[in-house]
Amino acid sequence: MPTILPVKGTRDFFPEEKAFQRWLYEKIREVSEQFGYQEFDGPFLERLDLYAAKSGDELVQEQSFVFPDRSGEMIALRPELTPSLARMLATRSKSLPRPIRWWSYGPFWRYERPQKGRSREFFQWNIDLLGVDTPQADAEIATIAAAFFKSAGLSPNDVRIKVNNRRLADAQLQSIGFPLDRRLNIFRLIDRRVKMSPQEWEEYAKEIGVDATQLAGLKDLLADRLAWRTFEELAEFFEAVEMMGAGDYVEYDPTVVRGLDYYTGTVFEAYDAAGEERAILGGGRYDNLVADVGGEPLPGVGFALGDVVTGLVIEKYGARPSLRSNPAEVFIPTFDQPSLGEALRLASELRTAGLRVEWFPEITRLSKQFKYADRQGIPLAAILGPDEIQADQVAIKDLRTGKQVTIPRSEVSALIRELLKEEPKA
RNA sequence: GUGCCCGUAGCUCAAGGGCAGAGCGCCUGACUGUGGAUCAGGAGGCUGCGGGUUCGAUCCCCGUCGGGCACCCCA
Repeated sequence: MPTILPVKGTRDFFPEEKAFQRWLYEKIREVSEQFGYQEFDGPFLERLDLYAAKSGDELVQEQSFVFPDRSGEMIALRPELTPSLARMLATRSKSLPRPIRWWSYGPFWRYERPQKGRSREFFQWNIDLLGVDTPQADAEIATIAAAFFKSAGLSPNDVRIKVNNRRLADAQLQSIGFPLDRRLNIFRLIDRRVKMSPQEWEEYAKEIGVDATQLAGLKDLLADRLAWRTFEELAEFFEAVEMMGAGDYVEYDPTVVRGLDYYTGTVFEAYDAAGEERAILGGGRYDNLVADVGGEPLPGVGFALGDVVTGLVIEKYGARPSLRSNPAEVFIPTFDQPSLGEALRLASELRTAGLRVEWFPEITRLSKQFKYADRQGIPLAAILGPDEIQADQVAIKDLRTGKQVTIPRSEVSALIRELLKEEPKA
């Protein structure tokens, strides 16, 4: 029992979990680079003022880790990346060639109550396309999300990317008589539609001052799954998504509105198809943010995907790969004192040949050593005992099949490469 | 921040106001040049922590810390 507990809401990454984290990172990197995006990162510490400018009030005031540094400056552990991105771009927006396509993967902190799919320290993939404000740019971002899901083994039956547009939502709300200054209340009402029973929802609507006519209009709006067709920006968006081959993942959803204040156009969220988990990703277009933190106006669109919910959803739909946390390809057992030196020499030779080699650092029963190699999932063993040394040979055992052959020492690395090719790591 | 539920071995869980258990995992041996299977044995616990009630608390009560779920919010 540890006497010092880990910090609430943090996770220890034992090798097995770290292997999954790394797999996730590799998928993210592959997809990002496939679309030509460059990796970047911001600092983990930012001045609190940066977020006070534009993030949602609750995110800044109640959900950030905030502390004064030794000079009294108020510092926040970054709760999201977009303001840092905007700040970085504000300093260079005139010199960077556009469009700007950047992505990042790293840790974020939010002081929230931990529960399923939500921790206080988590990782996020952020990907953004800046310098253009076309519907096709929005479509590329949605397509990247779809490409990631596909690459991670999640089909359109497993996950859905739901899209709306704030300007469309604003226009719709005005058309049924809601003033724009009340739209945040209405967005909240819309957000709760699926979380409450119809009766509860209607009562909540009355409470916040929605009259019967407005309520009827709102219900019609939320039931209209085709409104995007008459809104040019979304119509072009969906056309482009279709052309880029991601149409089967992406759908219009009038209930998606997003909480962050800085979104100005297209907004999207992705959920598991059963709708049981939290949002896998969320994002949208933020055309005023860079100007708001002191730069030249620079339109942008992007999303953030969290590692916790993503892991849950991958687990749930059976897409979790079986990963080995031990990277060794070849295991070399240790026989006795006289042969120890040759075993080390062989290990060194094989490493020089580019192989990942692990040897047993103790002279003990071979059964124990092979058992260890088996538990670690190491596919091959290179056996160099007194007999083999005598004959200048090495025995190669395939631990996956149990087959063993003895060959001249000079042919060892070639045979190992051959055997490793035969059966890709399970 | 609010409400409800739960903390027993590394993991999953039993028991129950009176000696704290099982399975899996780990270690050892059967097996002195070869893993997976089987069998036998072993280690591992202040029953989350602190207080209270009691002759006696792992069990009942209170607090606290941690976890889960629903709000809130959000990745």
